[in-house]
Amino acid sequence: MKRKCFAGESCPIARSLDVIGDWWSLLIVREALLGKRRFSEFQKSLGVAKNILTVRLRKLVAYGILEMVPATDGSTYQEYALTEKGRGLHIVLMALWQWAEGCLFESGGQEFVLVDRKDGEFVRPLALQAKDGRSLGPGDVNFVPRQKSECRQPEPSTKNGKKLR
Amino acid sequence: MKRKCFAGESCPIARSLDVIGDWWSLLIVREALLGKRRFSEFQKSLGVAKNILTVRLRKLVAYGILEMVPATDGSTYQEYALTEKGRGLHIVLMALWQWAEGCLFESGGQEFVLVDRKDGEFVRPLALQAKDGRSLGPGDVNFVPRQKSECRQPEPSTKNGKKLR
DNA sequence: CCGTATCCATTCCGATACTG
DNA sequence: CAGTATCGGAATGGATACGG
Repeated sequence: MKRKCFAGESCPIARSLDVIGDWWSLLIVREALLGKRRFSEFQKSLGVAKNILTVRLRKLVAYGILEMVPATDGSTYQEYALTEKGRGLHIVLMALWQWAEGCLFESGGQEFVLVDRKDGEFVRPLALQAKDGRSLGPGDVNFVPRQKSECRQPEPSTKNGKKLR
Repeated sequence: MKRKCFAGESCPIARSLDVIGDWWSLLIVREALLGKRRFSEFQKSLGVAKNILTVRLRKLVAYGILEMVPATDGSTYQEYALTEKGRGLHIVLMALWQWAEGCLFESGGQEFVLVDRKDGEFVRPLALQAKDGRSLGPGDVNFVPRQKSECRQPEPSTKNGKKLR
């Protein structure tokens, strides 16, 4: 049986699963928001196989989240740039980030979460900045790689020997 | 090869993919936020196969997003209730909702997006309410099923005959 | 009503080798 | 560098039948 497709669904949530509902797309967008533009940059930083990176990039381009632009340096290759639509996802990433930060980590030590965003453009390279209680709206913040973290694995409690997922 | 697991990753985004990175979990949470509590309610509204619903529910429980509570009515069965952690996801859903609303739809006709949330508890059954420009913070809004929508399929433009995904 | 068990097709993902 | 081709294993998802 074919996998159920949500492209015709009326619910935006379901719709968006078609776009970012897979394993890698969101992470690619994250990397793009952090300034990555080249195939090899995505490939190295994510450690994803090249073939699926190809497919994912192609899908994101098809959905208008990324677009291919001529390389900024002299190379003959293309680069992948976020469209406006793609940049709009940064709020989603922010929300997810904050949720996971609060729920999936045992916060150990100092936490680095947010960094200011230069108006309209994301700065790069990104400097870490300590959380200081300043309330930053989702419009003027950016997310950066987390420095260190203790891991509170949820201990999926596979009682009665059932595998999860 | 085993699928790469992000459980040990330091990035919260990657981490959260372990929890909600699959096809159904987010939709289950959405339904839960809309008031669904019973196995059959999820099953009917989502149209998901029962076996994978079982696995997904079990995973969400294991991750502390849902918890099993005795049924509110007289039945002997359990119900699935959102934990605080699970309710925290509603901001993520909101963000995703709004993004998809703006980018994945050709907005035709009147749009129904948000409805007030009774303090702390989500009302149910949900009444649709027209968007009126009032700026509601993500803390006091709820999302409801969309009424109708025109579909702007992104026309994945599978040029050179390559299949996407 | 609430699952569980089984079967099967499809899809996803990673590794590797290869091309221009 | 930026992919493409191919392979195999794993996970996903659907249908159905079954049991408490």
